[in-house]
Order: sequence, then C-alpha cells, then structure tokens
Amino acid sequence: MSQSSKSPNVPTSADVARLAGVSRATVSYVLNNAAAVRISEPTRRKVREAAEELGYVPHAAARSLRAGHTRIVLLPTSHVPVGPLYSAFLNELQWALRRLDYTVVQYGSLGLNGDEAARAWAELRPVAVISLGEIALSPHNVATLKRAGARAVITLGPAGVPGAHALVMDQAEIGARAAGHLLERGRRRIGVVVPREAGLELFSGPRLAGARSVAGAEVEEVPLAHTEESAAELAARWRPLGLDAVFAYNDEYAMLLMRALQDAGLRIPEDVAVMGADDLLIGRLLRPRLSTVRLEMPTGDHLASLVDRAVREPSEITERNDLMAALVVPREST
Amino acid sequence: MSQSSKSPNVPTSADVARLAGVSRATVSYVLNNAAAVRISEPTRRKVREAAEELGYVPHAAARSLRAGHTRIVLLPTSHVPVGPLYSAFLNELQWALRRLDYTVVQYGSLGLNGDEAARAWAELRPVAVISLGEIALSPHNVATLKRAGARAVITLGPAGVPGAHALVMDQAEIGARAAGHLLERGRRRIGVVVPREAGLELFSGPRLAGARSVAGAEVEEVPLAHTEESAAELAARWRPLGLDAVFAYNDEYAMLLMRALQDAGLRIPEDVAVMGADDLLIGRLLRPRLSTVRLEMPTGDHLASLVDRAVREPSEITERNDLMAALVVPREST
DNA sequence: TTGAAAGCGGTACCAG
DNA sequence: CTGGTACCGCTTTCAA
Repeated sequence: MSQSSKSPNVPTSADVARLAGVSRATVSYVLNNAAAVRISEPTRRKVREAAEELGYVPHAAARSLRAGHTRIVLLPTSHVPVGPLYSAFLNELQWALRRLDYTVVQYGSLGLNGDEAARAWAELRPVAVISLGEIALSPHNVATLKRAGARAVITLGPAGVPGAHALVMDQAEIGARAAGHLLERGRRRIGVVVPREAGLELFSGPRLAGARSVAGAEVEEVPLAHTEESAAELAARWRPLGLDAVFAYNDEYAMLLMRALQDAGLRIPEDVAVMGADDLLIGRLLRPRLSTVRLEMPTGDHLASLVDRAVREPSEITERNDLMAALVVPREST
Repeated sequence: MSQSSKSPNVPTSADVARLAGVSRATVSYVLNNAAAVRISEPTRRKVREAAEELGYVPHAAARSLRAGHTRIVLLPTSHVPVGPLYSAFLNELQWALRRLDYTVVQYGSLGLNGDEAARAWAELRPVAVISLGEIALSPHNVATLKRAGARAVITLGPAGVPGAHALVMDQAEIGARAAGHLLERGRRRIGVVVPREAGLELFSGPRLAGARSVAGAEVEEVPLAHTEESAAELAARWRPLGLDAVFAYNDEYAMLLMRALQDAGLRIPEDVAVMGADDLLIGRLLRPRLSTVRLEMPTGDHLASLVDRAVREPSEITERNDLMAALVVPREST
C-alpha cells in the first residue's frame, strides 16, 4: 500500500554489478578509481560499459550516509534585491567552491526564523554554512549546525555571532561614511531612506544607525517603497521635511527618489544632495551622476579558501574576524 | 587512517532512544507524529525532551534513502544577470513550493554542459527539476533525470525538449514584437544588441532571430558588453552604421546604450529609436522613458502547482506546453 | 584480483 | 502500546 510507488527501476550499483558480472564492491572500486586496489583492465571496461548502458548515476544520499559526511556547502538565500554586485560575488564564490570539489547548495530560506532555518539546514548535514546575513543566527543556532557536523559556519552579517567565523560586513560604516560625506558637503539635515520592503532590516537598520552615529548630523528616518508611486508621494511632501540631503539605502532607491524629486521641481544637488550605496552601473546613467558608497566585498576566491581551510582544520581559524571596508565614491549628486 | 574523522557526536535517533529509555522505533513514531500507532503521552514527552536535550536533528539523507524518494525540487541557477523580474518570479516560486512541502534546492550550475549538469543533478535524486533555460538539456539528459526518479522535468527555455514538460517562453516573439513596433514607428534599419557576456545565448539568439523574422526590417547584429566603455565605443562609431533604431536585448543594455548615444550627441528618439525588454523600473527613470517589451511570466504559484500535479500524476500532464505572451509597452524612446 | 558482509541513520513492518 | 528487525544504496574492510 504505502509502497511509495517506487519508480520502476532506478538503476543501482547492484544492477551494474549484475550486468557486468561482477560484485558491487568491484563496481564501486572501478567507478571511484580506487587507488588502494588494482582491478584488471578488462573488468574495468566491462563495469564502465554496464554503467553507461544503464545510465547509472550514484545516489548522493547513500554515499554520504556511508561516508559519514558530505561536501555540501549551504548558501542560504532569501533572494532579496540586494543588487548586482552581490550576484557577481555569489557567482565567483560558487565557481571557486566547485573548483575545490564542494557541492554548493543554495537553500531558499525566506520567511524562516533562525531556529527553523538552522534545523532545516542541519538536516542536510552540510560541511559548511555561509550565511550572508538574511537570517539572524543565534549562538544556539550555530551550535545546532556544528552539532550536525558543520565544520564551518561563516556569517557575513553586520555582527559576529559567537561560535561562528565572522566576516564582519560593517553596514553601519556605510551609513557613517555617507553621512560624513554629506557633512563635508555642508549638509546638516539628512534623511535616511529605509526600504518598506521586508527582509532588508539586517542591512538597513545598521546603515541608519551608522548615519545617526555621526556627530553634527541631524538624521531623519524616511520610509520608501521601491515603486514610483511611493517615491512621488514622498517627493510631494518633501519641502516641509526641511532636509537638505538624503542617503537612500542603496543606488536603486536613490535613483528612484532622485527622479521623483527632480520631477517635483527640486534641483539636485543644489536643493537636495542625494547619495546611494553599492555603486551600481545605472547610478552613472542618470544625470546628475549619483554619488555612492561602495562596499569592498571579499572576493569569492578569498571566501572559498577561507571555507576550505576552516573545513580542513576547524580549530585553526575559528573565530577570526575579517573586516570589510566602505569607500565613498563622490560624483555629481552631492 | 581514512577514519573520516567522525565528528565527535552527531546525535542520532538511537541516542535519543537511549536517553529516553525507549526503542528507535518509538522515537521515530513520536517525532513523526505517526498516525497509525498510538503512543502514551508520558512516553511522547520523554522522547521529546530527550530529543530537545540532545539537539537532535534527523538526517535527511538517511530518511530519503529509506523512503526511496525525496521532496527535493531542483532549481538550477547560473546566476546570469537576467534581471529583477526573474528574481521576483523565483521568490514567488520558492514560497509556493515550500507551502506544498517541497524542499527547494538551487544548484549552481554555471560552466556545466548538459551532460555534466544532468548527472550532477541526478545524484541528488530530485523529485522534480525546473530548468529555467540557462542550460540546454538534450532529450537524453531528460531521460537521465527521469531514470533517476524525477517525476517532472520542466523547461522554461526557448524551445520544448522531448520528454520534458515545457513552458515555452518564446524569446523569439520578444524580438519580433520589438521589431514590429519599430517598423510601425517608421524605422527600417534596426540594430539588435547582443550581449558579449557569456551565458545569455539561449535568450539573445532567439530574440535576434525573432527580429530578423519580421518582414520589412533590415536587422543588423550589434555586440555590446555591459560596461560604459563598450557603450561609449559603440556610440562613437554609430552614425556610419546607418541605423535608425535599436532593440537592445533588455532594459539594462538599452539604458546603457541610450545614455552613451545621448552623450555622443544623438537625439532619442528623433535620430535613433531605442527599445528594451523586461520592463524594469529603471527604464522609467531615464529621460526619455524607455519603450520596452514585457514578458508575461507565469506566476510562481501557477508553476508550483504545475510541478505538484506533475509529481502526483506524471502521466496526466506529460508533454503539455504552455505559452507565455510578450507585450509591447510603448513609451518615449521610440 | 575479486567477493562477502557489515553498517551509515531512519522507517515501517510484525510480534509480543 | 512498544520493541525487534529488515531493509534503502553505497563504501570499505577482511578473506579467499
């Protein structure tokens, strides 16, 4: 009944063995090029041909169950629109990890809290987890992952988590740099755009706090959704706010708002200085060109090798924190 | 030696059983709320507490090995910059699939050919594969996946693949619609931008071919990289090309080129009509506003339920093809 | 050079 | 109501 309707015939190594007229052990040796054992060339050929004929593909779960560990690197994603530079970084990272023979698995985790996420990830027994910051991981969550066999848990979030390696990406510094630049330009009353979209709090919160931390700046929080309507609505009630500058979370929000302000008759940067973050290409396409804060991401290769070292020798690298730098790119909008 | 340095103590259901003073079977029943069997409340509590105390997390590989099948839906990604509308779609899809209790696994597959990819995916024994078109799948590849237990292989590419469900996303129609619109506007000599970036051929090829297929249009292929330098270089040698319109693959390339053309002193749309695709928000931020072709994607919910039906009853839906529509959105640049 | 067999962690029969 | 046990597919000793 609950026969779980087995697919008619997923070929197993036993099928290959039968067809080749050898034992399952031999099949395993041949297909994995086992060095510790010598198999005659004719046998090898027979096995290879049988495998080919059946279209045999080994069962990853069975293999790792036997091995006692996986080569899975888990990359949680909630797919928030953090921008192209992020995608490029992910690309690089995946490449680099694959070269090191890891299996990169992106696990869509949006809408999960720390506990749920840690559990779900732990079920896959990844050898490493690289949490890019979409999910706030507690020390307890990190412990769960480690207990489940993760030899490296790396966070790229705004703050280090006890027990995890941390690549501290100081989002606060981005806000601080932006506010500092605006002060240099003679501005005082700075609006800081905070996206209305959910899921970006881990980034937007620290960016706002960073701006607030700068002495001499009067910071006002300004919510904005990523739509033209929202931007127009904000622009319409801009003047009473009495702000002479705005730092807009990132370039996409900045451009959206800048255009709306222009359409409302405000001059950039004379009436309002506008500043973005992330240094997207499109920021250079609008006029005036958008000033921005660029975050120096670690290269994918760098992070991949960090993961690899952590996996090979967990004790050695544990708890080391790297810091990323933020850089102001002044252009015409400030 | 090859002791595979077992992590000191990943807790197993046997550990939980021991601590609770019951058998592994009972642990399994309790933790899975098995309906077919009645367990006393005190026992349940003991088991739950033991599991909690040890931080027990079941081993997904072991479970699916036993079950004979997984609930994994594999979503290959090569992370090419196809645009935000794509990301939004992916988001929706993941949500919808999770609601249906599938585990969505994105598998970074860039740089793999069809054979390599199919093998790598098959090792995970996914119950369904949704190939968004980054990788060209042959009928043989589809067969490999099916043999490995995939009950649904869905392609969203430009063409249907025998053996797979296909959601035909007719990229050619996008090109045709763009060219048609430009002809209506009185243009004849149309440049079609083809990205220099690798990995987009499956999209750009058909878009170019679609434009070529329109009677009355003289189409010229125009390579362009996604950088300001490339755009400036192209703009500098634009006039001799004698083109009075350009269809630029998507909005991002279109905006990049449009800005470069403007900087080179050409008027849009008087001297050159510019057209994009994908209807990105930023296309409305530049002046003139960008005309574009929007592709009506299926909703994530729709696709998720298609997957679910295919998994439950493969025979029923097999080989049905859905078609997506392309829609011209005329604005100021044409 | 090859084969037999143990066992990785769970689940679900069947007995008790 | 609970425990013993036979698997799932694969790797890896140990013997032959």
